[in-house]
Amino acid sequence: MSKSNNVYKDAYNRCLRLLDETRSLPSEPELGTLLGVSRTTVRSILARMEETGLITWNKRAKTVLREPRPDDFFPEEETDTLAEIIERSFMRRLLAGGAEAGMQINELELAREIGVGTTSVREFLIRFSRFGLIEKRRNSHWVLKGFTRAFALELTEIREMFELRSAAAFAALPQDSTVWVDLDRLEDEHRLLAREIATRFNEFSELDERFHRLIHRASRNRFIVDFYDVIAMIFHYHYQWNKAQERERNEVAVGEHLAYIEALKSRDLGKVDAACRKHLKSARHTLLTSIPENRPLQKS
Amino acid sequence: MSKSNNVYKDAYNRCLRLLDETRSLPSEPELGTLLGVSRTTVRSILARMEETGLITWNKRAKTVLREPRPDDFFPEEETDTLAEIIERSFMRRLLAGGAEAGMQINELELAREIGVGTTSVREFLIRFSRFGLIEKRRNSHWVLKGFTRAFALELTEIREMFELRSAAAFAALPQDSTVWVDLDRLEDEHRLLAREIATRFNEFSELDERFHRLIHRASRNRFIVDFYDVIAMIFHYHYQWNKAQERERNEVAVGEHLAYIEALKSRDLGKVDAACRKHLKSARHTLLTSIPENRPLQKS
DNA sequence: GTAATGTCTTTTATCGTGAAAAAACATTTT
DNA sequence: AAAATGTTTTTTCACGATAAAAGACATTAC
Repeated sequence: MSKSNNVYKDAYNRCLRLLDETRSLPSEPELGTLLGVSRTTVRSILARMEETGLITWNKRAKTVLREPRPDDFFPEEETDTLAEIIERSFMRRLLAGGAEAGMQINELELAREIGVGTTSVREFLIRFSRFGLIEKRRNSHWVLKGFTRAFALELTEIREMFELRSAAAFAALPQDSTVWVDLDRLEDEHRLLAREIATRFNEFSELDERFHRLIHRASRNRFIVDFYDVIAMIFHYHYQWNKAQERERNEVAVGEHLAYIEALKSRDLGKVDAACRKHLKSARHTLLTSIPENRPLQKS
Repeated sequence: MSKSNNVYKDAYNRCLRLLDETRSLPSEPELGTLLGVSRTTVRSILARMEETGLITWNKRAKTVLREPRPDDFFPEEETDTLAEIIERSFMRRLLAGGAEAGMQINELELAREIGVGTTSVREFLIRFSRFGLIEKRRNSHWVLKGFTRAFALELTEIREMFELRSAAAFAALPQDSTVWVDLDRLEDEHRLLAREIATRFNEFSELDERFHRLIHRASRNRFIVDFYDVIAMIFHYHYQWNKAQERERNEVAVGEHLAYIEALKSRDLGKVDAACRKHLKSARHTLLTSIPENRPLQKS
């Protein structure tokens, strides 16, 4: 099996959702940009849709014949990238405990366990290494450094440095910058979420990421922007894993965000700094309390 | 050809140099740690040394028969890692001009040109991506972001943030920390180099890296320490490429380092900050002047 | 009995290969 | 002629295979 066709399957599923809305589909290049795939893939999708009687396809004419049924969709798990599959498996092992710092990581074993080739695992580990959780021994195995308290402290130290600077840069942005529109929109979303926090509290993590990414982008520094990938990754798994007081935590965070947004809009650097510091402090606290004290520290 | 034996060849060459010093070689495990390779490789080395009449080898007895001749050594170019070969080729293309921002990077073409497999090139590009000079388009090619003025500014911004913090942490280290010994030793090396700067100015870059790495390590933050890889890489190629006023620049830098070291030893945070700022400012200036103004800026 | 050597097994590094997907080129349609 | 469709070529992604190198186990020497 040389390469899975998940790109095709995922685009096919997304294209099915388009069928609900229109009587006929746009041109092939247009569909390509819409779905974010090449024309080659678009044509495969159209070919299959014709086969399954969803549309008729004759050159430019692509008429929708019927609405898609649930069984027209490819199963969700077949639309994932290999990299996503590997990351999930890897993180599950890492967080499932028993993953002590200093432990060796075996490429071959990982590959066999997940059921993929070694090359994909190797490439994943190389990409993953920038998160600072693993390290390569030359000509030899990878070493797990562990998701320890030390890691969380080092991560938050950089995060705070970067975000304070980005927030200051944000507040100094000219009035006609589009970020202010984006910020207003995010503020609305926050207010909406705050009102329905009792039922929608689990939607916060996604909003959180968008908000902080907007701020970091104001730094106009690729290293700061890219570093948010590390934070986002850690928080992504942290949210999945630490569900204690999730509702309360998120409610507090939404409130802090709103104060933070207010401060940004005031363009008063002192206020921005204070609001940012306050939010970062509670974010750090949340992360730290979720890491047991007795986790082994990293070996030399 | 599945894997070159450069580890063996490189270790063999280093082992030859050991032969000059002793009449007989230590045990296999000892040689292994000394050369940083496994016993398997040590045994291959010993086997060959016996074959070429350099030593006699019978179990524990490894007697040196003659001094190594120049032709006993493997050629330098056969001792390089594939990753090093690829990096050099890639950087040569990148700095040889004609590498405009926005340009596509073709894995296959690169692999063919260098004469290696695509996998190695892919892995190199993934590792290299953390330097912020290239970026991957999903399911598609890599894009060169270019070694532009913007890049240099973003890089130095982070560098200054990190180094100021590390320098402060350094100065706050307890008196009995081993870093003070390391610093004294570096100071001596600086003084020695300063005295013979006229002839040894090209040895500065190596000293520079060791000095700044020592300081960054005081941050005890893996992200700060790891970021120095980006700086080191850029400066490594920058030194090779911008030879204008090298002697003068290095002479100035050595002086700044000595003042910086003095400030650190005074443990006066104000002085440390000032000395660090001064040096970083001139380092930034040096880097910036070496980038032509008219280099194309990164496309969206 | 500790530490070396000798032997065997496992893992890593790298390649060539083939299918998926993108991209380039040619042809037709509006 | 601009933009679509049709066709062909190229590139990326992922795999299994193989030699280099590491590591584990067994045996011998001190």
